[in-house]
Amino acid sequence: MKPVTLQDIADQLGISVTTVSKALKDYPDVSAKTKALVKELATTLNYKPNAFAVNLRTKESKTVGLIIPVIVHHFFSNVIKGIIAEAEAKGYLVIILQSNERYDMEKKHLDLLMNQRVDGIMISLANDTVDFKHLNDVIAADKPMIMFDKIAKTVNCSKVIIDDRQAAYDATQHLIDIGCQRIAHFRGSLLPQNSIDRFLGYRKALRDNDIPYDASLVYICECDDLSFEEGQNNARQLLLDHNDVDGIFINTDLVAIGAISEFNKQGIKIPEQISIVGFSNWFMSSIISPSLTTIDQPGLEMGRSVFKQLYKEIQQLKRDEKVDYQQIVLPTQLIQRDSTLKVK
Amino acid sequence: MKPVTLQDIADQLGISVTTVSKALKDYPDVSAKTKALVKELATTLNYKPNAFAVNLRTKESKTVGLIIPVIVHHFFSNVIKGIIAEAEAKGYLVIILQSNERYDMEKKHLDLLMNQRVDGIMISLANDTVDFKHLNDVIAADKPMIMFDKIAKTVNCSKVIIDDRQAAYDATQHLIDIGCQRIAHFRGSLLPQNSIDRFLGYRKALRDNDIPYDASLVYICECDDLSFEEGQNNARQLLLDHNDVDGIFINTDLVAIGAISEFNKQGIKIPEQISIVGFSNWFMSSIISPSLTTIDQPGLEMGRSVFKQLYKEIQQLKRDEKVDYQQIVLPTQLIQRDSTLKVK
DNA sequence: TTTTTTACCGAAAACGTTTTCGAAAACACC
DNA sequence: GGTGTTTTCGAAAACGTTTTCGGTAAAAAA
Repeated sequence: MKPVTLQDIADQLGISVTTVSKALKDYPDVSAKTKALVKELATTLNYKPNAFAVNLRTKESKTVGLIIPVIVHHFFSNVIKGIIAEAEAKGYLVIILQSNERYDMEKKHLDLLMNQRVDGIMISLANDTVDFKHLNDVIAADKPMIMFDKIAKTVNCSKVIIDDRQAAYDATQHLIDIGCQRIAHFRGSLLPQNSIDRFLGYRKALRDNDIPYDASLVYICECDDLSFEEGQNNARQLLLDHNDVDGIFINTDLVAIGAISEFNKQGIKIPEQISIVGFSNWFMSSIISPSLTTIDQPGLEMGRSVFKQLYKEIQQLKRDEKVDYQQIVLPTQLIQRDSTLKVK
Repeated sequence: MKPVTLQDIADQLGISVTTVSKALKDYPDVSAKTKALVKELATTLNYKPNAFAVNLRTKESKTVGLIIPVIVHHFFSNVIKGIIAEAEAKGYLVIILQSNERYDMEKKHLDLLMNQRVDGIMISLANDTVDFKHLNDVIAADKPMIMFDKIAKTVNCSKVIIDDRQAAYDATQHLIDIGCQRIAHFRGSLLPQNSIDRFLGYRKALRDNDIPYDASLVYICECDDLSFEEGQNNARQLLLDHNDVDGIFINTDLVAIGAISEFNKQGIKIPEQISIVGFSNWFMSSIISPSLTTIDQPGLEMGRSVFKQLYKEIQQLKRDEKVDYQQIVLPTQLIQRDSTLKVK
C-alpha cells in the first residue's frame, strides 16, 4: 500500500538509512556483504526512490518542458517525437504544453514550467508573440532554454532552425531554372519570422535573376486548420487575377495540395502550365497526383538536435561552466517530384 | 540567482516561515496586515513555491503520465491535444512517452512514470502487448490508470473506447444498404483488439444480412508508416484475385486512400464499380477525390474524456472514497461522402 | 481587578532523500 | 601491547514546504 522507503529497508535489516542509501548507490565505504543484502531486499520489496525527495535534495528533476504552438501538425509532431526519443535516452521526461498560437497561453505555460522547476525548456513561439519579456525572464533565472523553428532573433539563447530564407531561395531558384518567369508566392501570415524569411528568400531569388518583383503575385494565407481550403481559394483567385503565372512557391505543403486540387479541377495542367513547389515535405506530398516538389523540413532531426543542445547546456550549468549559446542551422533539401518540370 | 524561499521572505519581514506560509494560503489565524505585507513582498520577490518540497509534503505532484504508441498520427495527436487541454484546465501537467508499438518500451515507461510518482496514468497499448502484468502492477499500487482506444479487456480499470465492432457493423451495413453484395475487408494486424473488433463487426453485418462470409475477401495490412502503399498493394491484389467485389470496408482512412489512388490509376470507377468505406475520418478524407465515406473516430473528445475520468479517480482516491471504474464508449458516426453510392 | 475569550504568531515535526564527518571496529605492523 | 592504518558504519544536517499544537498578548466579559 504505502510506498517502501529507505527507512523500511533499514529497519528490516537493522541498519541505518545512511548505509542503505549508500549501499544502493555503490558507495565504496559499505561492505560487499551489506550491499548485497540491501540490494536484494530492495528488489524484493520493489523499492523505488521517492522522486520528490531526491529532487528536493539534488535540485534537479530530470524533467524538461516543451511548449509548442500546435500538436496536431505533421512537422511539430515529428519534432516532439525526436525530442522524446533523445530525452528518454538520457533519462529525462518531457512535459508538453500547447500554446495554441496564443501569446498569453505561452506565457502562462512558461510560468507553469518554471514553477515545476524543470531542468530546461524548449519552445517554439506562437504566431502572435511579439513581446519577449517572458523569455528573457527565463534566461535571467539561469534556466537553460532552447528556441526552435519559430524563434525570436533578439532573444539571447541557443536556437535550432532551418535556413528558411535559403530554402525559399532554393525553391524559387528551382522554378526559375526550369524556365518559369512569372512566379507567384502563397505566403504564411505576416508575423512569424519563418513566414517572413521565406518571403524574403523568394524575393531575393527573383532579384538575383533580374525578375521584377510584383506584389500582386503574393497571396497570404493564415495556415491554420483551413490551409487546404486557403490553397484552393488562393489558386482560384490567382487564376482570376493573372493569366500569365507559370510557377508558384507555396509556404506549406497542405496549402500547395489545396492549390493543386483546385488546378486539377479547373483543368490547369501541372506542371505544363503551372509548376508548383511546396514546403515541409509532408508525407502526402509524394502520394498525391501529381506528386509535389517541395522543401524537406527535417522535423525529427530538429527535435533530436533541440534536446541534445538543451542537455549540453544543462550539463554545463551543473558543472558551473560557461554555457555557450549555439545557433544550429539544419540543412534543408529540395525534393523534386512531378509538380515541377524537369530541368532541361 | 538562487530561487527565493519562504525563509527569505520571513527574514526580510522579521517573522517566521510558518506565518509566511499561512499568509500566502490565507489561513484565518494571520492578521490582514501581515497577510498584505507577505503577499506584497512575495510578488515583488517573485516567489514561486518549490514544487519538490510541496510534493514531498502533500504527496501529490499535479502531474500525470501518458503512454501512447505513436505521436505522429492524426488520431493520437488529437487525443494528446484533448488530454492536455483538459489537464491544463485542472492545473495538471502531462508527461508524454511513446512506446513505438513495443511492449518492452511500454513496460519501461510505465516504470518511469511510477518512479516519477505521477498522480495518474493514461495509456493506449502497443500492438504487441499480450502480457498485462505491468498494468496490473499499477492497479495493485493503487495508482489511478485509464486505458483508452487500444485496451486490454481483462485488466480491471476504467476504459475509454469507441465501439469498434458496432462502428464496423455500421460501415458494412451501409455498404449493404446501397446494394453491395461482395464486400471485401482490409483489416489491421491480428493482435490489437480494435482491429479484431472491426473484423467481427464486419462479419456480423454480413451474417445478419445472409451474405456468406468469404475469408479470401479479407486482406491484412500492418497499418504502420507504409499504410498508403499497403492500401495500393491490397487493392492491386484484390483486382487480381476477384472480379466481382463491389464494396470494401477498410480499417483505416490512409489505407483506404491508398486503395482509392490505385483504383483511380487502374480506371476502376468509385463508387460506381466499387464502393469504399474507411475508418477514422482523417481530414484528408474529405479532401481527396472522390471524397471518402468513413467512420468518424473522435480523438479530441476521447482525450478530454480520458483525462476527465482520470481526474475523477484521482479525486476519489484523495478523499478515500471507493473509485468506481467506468467503461466509457464514445459514439461514432458514419460520414457519407462520394466513395459510396447514395442510398436509393 | 480578575477571568475568559479571541486573535495572532511561532516552534517543531514531518515528508524521504543525500552527503559530510566523525567514530568505532578490525586489521596490520613494529 | 601499543601505534597506525584501513574498513565499515551511523548521527545529523540539509533541501523547502505544510500543519499541528501550544503560547502570548490583547480584547471582552465578569
